[in-house]
Amino acid sequence: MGSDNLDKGYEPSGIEEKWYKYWLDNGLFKAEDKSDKKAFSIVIPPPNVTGVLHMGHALNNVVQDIMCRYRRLLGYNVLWMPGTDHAGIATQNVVERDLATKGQTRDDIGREEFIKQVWKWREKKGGAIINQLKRLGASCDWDRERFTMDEGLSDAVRKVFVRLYKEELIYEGQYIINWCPRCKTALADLEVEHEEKDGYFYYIRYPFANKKQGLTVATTRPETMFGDTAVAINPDDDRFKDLKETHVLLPLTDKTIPIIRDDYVDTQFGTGALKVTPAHDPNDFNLGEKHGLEKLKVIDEDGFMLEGAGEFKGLDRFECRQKAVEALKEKGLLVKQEPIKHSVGHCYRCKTIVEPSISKQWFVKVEPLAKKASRAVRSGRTRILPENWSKTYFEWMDNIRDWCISRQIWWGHRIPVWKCPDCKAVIVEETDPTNCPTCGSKEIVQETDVLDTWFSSALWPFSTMGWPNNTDLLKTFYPTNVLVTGFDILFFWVARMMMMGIHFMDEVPFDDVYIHALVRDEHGKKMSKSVGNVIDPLKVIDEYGADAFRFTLAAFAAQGRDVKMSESRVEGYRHFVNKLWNASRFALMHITDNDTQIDNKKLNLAEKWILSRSAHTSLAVKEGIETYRFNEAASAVYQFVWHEFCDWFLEITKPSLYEKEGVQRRDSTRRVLSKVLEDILIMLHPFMPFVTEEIYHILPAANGSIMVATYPYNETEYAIYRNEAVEKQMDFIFGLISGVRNIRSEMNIQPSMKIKVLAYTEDEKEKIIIAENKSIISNLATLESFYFCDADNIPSSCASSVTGNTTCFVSLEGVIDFDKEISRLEKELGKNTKELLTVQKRLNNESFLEKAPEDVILKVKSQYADIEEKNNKLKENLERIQKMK
RNA sequence: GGGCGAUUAACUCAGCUGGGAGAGUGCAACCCUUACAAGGUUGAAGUCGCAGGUUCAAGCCCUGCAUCGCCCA
Repeated sequence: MGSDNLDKGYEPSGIEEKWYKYWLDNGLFKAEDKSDKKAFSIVIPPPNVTGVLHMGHALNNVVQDIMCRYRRLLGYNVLWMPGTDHAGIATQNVVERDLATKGQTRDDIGREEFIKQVWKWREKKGGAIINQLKRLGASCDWDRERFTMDEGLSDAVRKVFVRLYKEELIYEGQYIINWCPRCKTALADLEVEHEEKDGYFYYIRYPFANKKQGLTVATTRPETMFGDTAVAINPDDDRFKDLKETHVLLPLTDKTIPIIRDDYVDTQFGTGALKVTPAHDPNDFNLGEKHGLEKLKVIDEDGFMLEGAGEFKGLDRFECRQKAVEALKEKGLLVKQEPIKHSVGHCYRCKTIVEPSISKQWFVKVEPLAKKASRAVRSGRTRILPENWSKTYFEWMDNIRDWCISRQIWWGHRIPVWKCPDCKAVIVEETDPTNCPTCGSKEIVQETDVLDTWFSSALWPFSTMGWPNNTDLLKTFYPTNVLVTGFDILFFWVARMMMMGIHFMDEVPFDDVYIHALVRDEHGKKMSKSVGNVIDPLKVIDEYGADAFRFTLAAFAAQGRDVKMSESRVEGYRHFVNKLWNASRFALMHITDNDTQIDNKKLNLAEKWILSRSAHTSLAVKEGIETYRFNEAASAVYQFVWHEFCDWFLEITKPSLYEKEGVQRRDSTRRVLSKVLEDILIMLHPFMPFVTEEIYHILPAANGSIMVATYPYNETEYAIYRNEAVEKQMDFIFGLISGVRNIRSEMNIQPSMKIKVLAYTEDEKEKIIIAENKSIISNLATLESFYFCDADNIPSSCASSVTGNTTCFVSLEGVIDFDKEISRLEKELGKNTKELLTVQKRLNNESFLEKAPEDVILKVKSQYADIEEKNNKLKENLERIQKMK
């Protein structure tokens, strides 16, 4: 006892910091490399080192934290591996911007110095998000924090690259790739975001040599015409059946280009004649390969026109578009231009329009890897949940294109390839070579490109655990139990981890992939800085506390749905935190450190009931968490705590706790109260770690951290305490109380006024239940007296309410308003009759009785009996009161 | 163009293997009852998007349509 000094309201600030430090100081987040305990592991989706915490991170990490904390309560050896990725392009951009403020570029200071600066930046400002995760309460094993550019992880990258190269799964080649003229690097297909944009479809006439007619092509990108090396038509196209010409003149140049025939050309689209630009369009590239066309690059790395553009050389590509269109107009070669909406690719880092361009790059040959990764999900070895995401996964895996992994930037893992200028040898080894193994030349030069960041992230589940060494950590925790992520990186990351994990570990990286929702604003819009609808999780935590925020995320994180976040919802759950706080404050006024052992033989109905409900709830929470239905777990415990524990049980316990029923009863109640409160704290701990830890430490009998407590109700305990018969009996009592309360409210009886009630029943069981729980009913319905009456002396001028087979008569001492009571009963009777008819209809249906399963029929019959019984009683009561009027 | 999803109370959403339509918020009335007014009691509120079909029985399964959203090309 001793909660007198507890605040009336729960104030999270201060308390959260205190417990987070306590957990760290006591090493409660630490995983054991080797242990006899069952293992549970998760690797964090490494946030971008330049990142700051947003709602998506918050949801993602709260879900992981709930699972980790829950497993610890079950006694597992839990590893939650944290870290960040080096975010090549994004980080380089940040540091380049810093340099720009000093009037410098990366070329001014050189590669080596630039990388030094990036590391310096990372020391100073990088990884801010890690501390923000701590504010959320994330229980990662921070001592193991990793970074994709760490030495160990870099070794893993190197080893993987070399092995894939030797297996001919990595190659260098000239292909069409997506080029960002601002970041000045190649991008993978995935890194291009397509957006619907307004543009024009330009119809341009390509004349035949020396003739006025020609072929009209349609294009959205006239500036690429200078790179056209053919015009293609479909051989089956009737419009061109009689076409004798073999060449056209390329307008604005002095070039002649061939007409080729290929059934790739869609006769329904545009004019049926397609300009072919193999160096600046992926489809045209394929066409060019097939027909042996020249691939003429006309746009350079900065997005400016090259020699091929003739007089337009040196212009920006979009300026060139404009000028070229004007020139075509002048020459009468622009047939028409139509406005069109079309999808335009943008760089996912800087939103610049990407330029498809031919370029020499490094690629991973993905198909063989993808096949295995696809099979792992098809066979059920790895489950993707919710299940429908696996369809998206297959769709991508089965139509996968080779992955461009080289980036023309400096920050990242430099490609471990050396070339010998003397003998042209290519050297790819795990250790840096000093000279050419073929000709001995010392002039060998290393490839300047670095690898895509996702290449190193793909290794995350095993590289963070010490691979290529076969560490205890790997043996204990690989494969991980579950990967938690948003669907936005299903391809970028999850798919690639699957490929690499299977290829290098001969085992999938995770048993389950849980895809959670995206967090949107309250209107369902994606949060974005430009729209200005971003809610900062840290501000929410400051204002409402991390526990309320976490619970909100969990409660709204239904599978396959977006989470619509608004502060008012968090506020609602702050009330819940406060409710828990005050309920605990009340309990702590009574329980002592002696109240540990429950004597099952001394329990009364209400105590049996709350223990049964607690057991039920613990199972619901367990199932919710284990099946990734966090909202169900959250609402089960919410419902229990607020509407069963607080609304009913605490109210019921008051007379007993205030010793109105003797010391024995008091002690029994104290013990049950103590146990159920502890159950609640432990069940809630995964969701609300801070407030539960705070209260747990005030419990007289508990010691140590709630983090090492045991999750309540194992199978044996559950079997002892779960009792559905008790729950039914208690529901009857509650129904009875609510019935009287309803009369009080409808008849405008002051809440403080005590009233007389008579109960009439011929049901012996109900009679016993009522008799045994008379004081509960009297207390909660605020009764002055509560007696049974028999059939002979049923009062006539009373308001009445029917529960089960029992009617309660509320004495209104001459002040009864007959009309009011009549309309009240009529309303109730109306409702009941409607129900009765619905059920009757089913029972009158012969095919129902014939075909429905036995148990359903029995259930409906007993329903009917109950409703009919109530109906009769209501009618009697109504008639009686009508006579009195 | 291909795929995925949504449509249930005023709002936000649950609703599992088909078997009496639910929660939270909001709303209305009453109440500072010794844990909590960040609270309590009571109440009102629904053509489950539309049209067909399967079934004894459909919010749930099937077909079509409408509207909205996302992913891929």
